Amino acid sequence: MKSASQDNTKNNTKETILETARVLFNQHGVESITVRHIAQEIGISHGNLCYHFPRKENIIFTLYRRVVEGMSAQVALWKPEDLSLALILTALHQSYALQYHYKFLMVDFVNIMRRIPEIREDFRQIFTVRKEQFAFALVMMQHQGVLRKDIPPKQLEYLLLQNYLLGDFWMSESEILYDGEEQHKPRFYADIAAGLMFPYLTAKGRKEYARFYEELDKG
Amino acid sequence: MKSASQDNTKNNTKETILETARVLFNQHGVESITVRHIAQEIGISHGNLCYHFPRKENIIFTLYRRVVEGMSAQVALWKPEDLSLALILTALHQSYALQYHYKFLMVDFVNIMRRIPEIREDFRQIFTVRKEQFAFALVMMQHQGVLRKDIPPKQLEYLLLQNYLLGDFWMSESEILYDGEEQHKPRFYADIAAGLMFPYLTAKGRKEYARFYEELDKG
DNA sequence: GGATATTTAGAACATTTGTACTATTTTTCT
DNA sequence: AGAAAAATAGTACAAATGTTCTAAATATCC
Repeated sequence: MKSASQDNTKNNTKETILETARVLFNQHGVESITVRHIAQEIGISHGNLCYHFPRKENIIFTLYRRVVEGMSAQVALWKPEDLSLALILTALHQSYALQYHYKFLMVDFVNIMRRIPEIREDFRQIFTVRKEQFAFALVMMQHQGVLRKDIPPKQLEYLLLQNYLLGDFWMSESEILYDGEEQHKPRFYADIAAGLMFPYLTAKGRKEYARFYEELDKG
Repeated sequence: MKSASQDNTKNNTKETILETARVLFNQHGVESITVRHIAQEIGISHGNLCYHFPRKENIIFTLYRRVVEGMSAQVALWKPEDLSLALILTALHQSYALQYHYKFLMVDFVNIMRRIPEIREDFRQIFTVRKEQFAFALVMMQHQGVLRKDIPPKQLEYLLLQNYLLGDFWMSESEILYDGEEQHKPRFYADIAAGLMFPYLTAKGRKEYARFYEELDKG
């Protein structure tokens, strides 16, 4: 069966290449890692690697698509009716953890976008969607009384942009300045991003915020 | 006189190389621009260029030092006694404009830091100084009654980190997502950064904030 | 004005890198 | 088992890149 051989559990060379490339890109950056590096790390010839991925860009693009798909899979689970502050904070922490798995994409952000225009355009489009989603979430939170209603529209817009700027670049900043333990990195920066909303929370909102972090620290 | 020939008005090749490199790095990134590109743009041989800067790193490092010196020159003008919200906002907008002049440094942030460890270490050290300065400014603002005093210490720490993360990476984000006019870019993102403090301002603070932007938009 | 130092141009070099090509081995399918 | 397809290894190649070297030109200084 053809469909069986296209399972997501394919343990073939292609998958190994992608996984090895991801790790090496994360460690040393896209520019520094060559097809030969990747092949050598796996223990195959670079000729073989180029048989599976004739262009280095193909590798990058495939990995890019995976993180995007992962993100939208997370969002797809949401239902507008059970949107809450706790859910938004959960999504924040989840997406930070996922992104970190592909951190090279954001660490080499501009270079990659300049190099692969398709990614650039795709990213720009996704950004507008994300903005709308977050804007919707903010309005919902105001309806639920967890977010203050007296926020100037301009500041609400800023909040949104601050949120995505942090989301896109905490990995770069951490690469140089983070001093704590590696496994706590996504949590550390997700906390900072969550802090963007904090001053705009109502008393009820602050209570939910506190409860969320109590449970996060417990479990 | 030796000191005369070391003037800052040196109109010699070295200066031209630095200026041309800065512009090209800003436009196309550090990795894409070679010594040959720079030499060709000026109209000199790349052999000549390598006579003045035997290593490409030297060019980057010299430009890095300039932006750092420019920043600390701005800070040196401050006196603790005339510290105010307006001054902080002014400094914010000034430093955003200055940084943008050397945007390649932040756009290629991680690559450059990985490539030139001296810059990395210098940057890390400067970061701790900047943090202390900003923390001091926040306390002063609380004393003056423009910043609320009931801010949880953790959130104050987040505010600080949010501020520097935005300050370091707005140039990268803008490279892909900014749609407005080029000359308004630094202003646009400085506004967003200023918005970080907004929700923590007192009534008096918000008034000063509003007045500051009124005058900025006038003059 | 002539010696000395600085600056410049251009060739040369070694290395790297992405990609293409060829031949061989392995797998798949009937 | 045997033909066809896929995968693999290794070589080859062209372009680019940082850097070095050499010789000529220019400026500087006594």
